[in-house]
Amino acid sequence: MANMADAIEQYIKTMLAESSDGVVELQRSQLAELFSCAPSQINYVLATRFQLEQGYFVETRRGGGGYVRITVLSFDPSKDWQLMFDTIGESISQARGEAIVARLMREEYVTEREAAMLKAAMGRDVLTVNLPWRDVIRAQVLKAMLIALRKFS
Amino acid sequence: MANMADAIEQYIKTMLAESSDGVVELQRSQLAELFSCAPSQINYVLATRFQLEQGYFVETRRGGGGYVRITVLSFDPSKDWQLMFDTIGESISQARGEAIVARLMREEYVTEREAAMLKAAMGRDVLTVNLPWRDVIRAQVLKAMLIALRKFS
DNA sequence: TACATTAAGGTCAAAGATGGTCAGGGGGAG
DNA sequence: CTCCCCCTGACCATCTTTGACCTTAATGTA
Repeated sequence: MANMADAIEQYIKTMLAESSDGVVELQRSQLAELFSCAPSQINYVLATRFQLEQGYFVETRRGGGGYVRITVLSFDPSKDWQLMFDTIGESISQARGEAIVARLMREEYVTEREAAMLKAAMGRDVLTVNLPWRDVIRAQVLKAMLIALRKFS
Repeated sequence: MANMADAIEQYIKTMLAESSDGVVELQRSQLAELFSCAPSQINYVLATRFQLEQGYFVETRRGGGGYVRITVLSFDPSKDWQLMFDTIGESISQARGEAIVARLMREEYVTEREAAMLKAAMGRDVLTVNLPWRDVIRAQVLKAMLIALRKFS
């Protein structure tokens, strides 16, 4: 684990996996202390790896007795489908696209093979069009494939 | 070993052979340092000798803790495979692409769901780029998705 | 109650750390 | 002599890490 962000991400995900209810509560300063990093580094990890579209819900509270609470959300296609499409929007970066695929795989909505295909089709070296059009094509490809899968559920 | 590109290629292939899982992770700058060459030389080697069609899957990441990960894809001995890739070529129409997918499904190389994804990703209304580039992008997307499946075979 | 103090967490911009791209030069095989 | 392959360097894109400064909540104290 070359960088800290990944290590912190893993740490939190392990805690979530070990928790019975998929909820974990921690203190920013304490976690920063544990990894000997700036407290704002924790915010960076939360912002890049535990966003709503990735299936996590983060609540915080400041002041004495403050905390950061992270909850794993389950994906309910009938409810979250539209939200996911809105998240993809007209244009999406490779990183965010992959985050969405990672979530769908975690939720077992797509198989490992299907996830690999989705990722492959989103690569920058595959969609050889200049930005910002590449992100637009990626959004279209991703949505088209997801719609195709939707028909089977 | 007259030229450096070959030496670097051999170096990486040796590492892959020695690895138990056919995956090797390295750092571009470090490898360039080892061979006393420009970092971009590594990209040249990757681009010319470790392409998807040659059975290698390359993933990279920038920034702190960045890396280059190379995975050997399992070898598919069938002649059909190579033939299919030649058929796809650099560029392919939607109709011909769909014909290939139909055949893959008949031969049970891909599931019904996967076939639906492949077709969806090849649509002309999805790949909104003007001809002849659309056919080029379609060929790249199709090949990338099929090669991604080789990781599982 | 009002205010001060302490204890959290939040934001954002800048710097650092990698890898990517592309145009162009050099050299050898036909 | 030409073409193709190799190689480099300047400039670009992306991801990480930190630090200075800000906001909010709980608690102590007059």
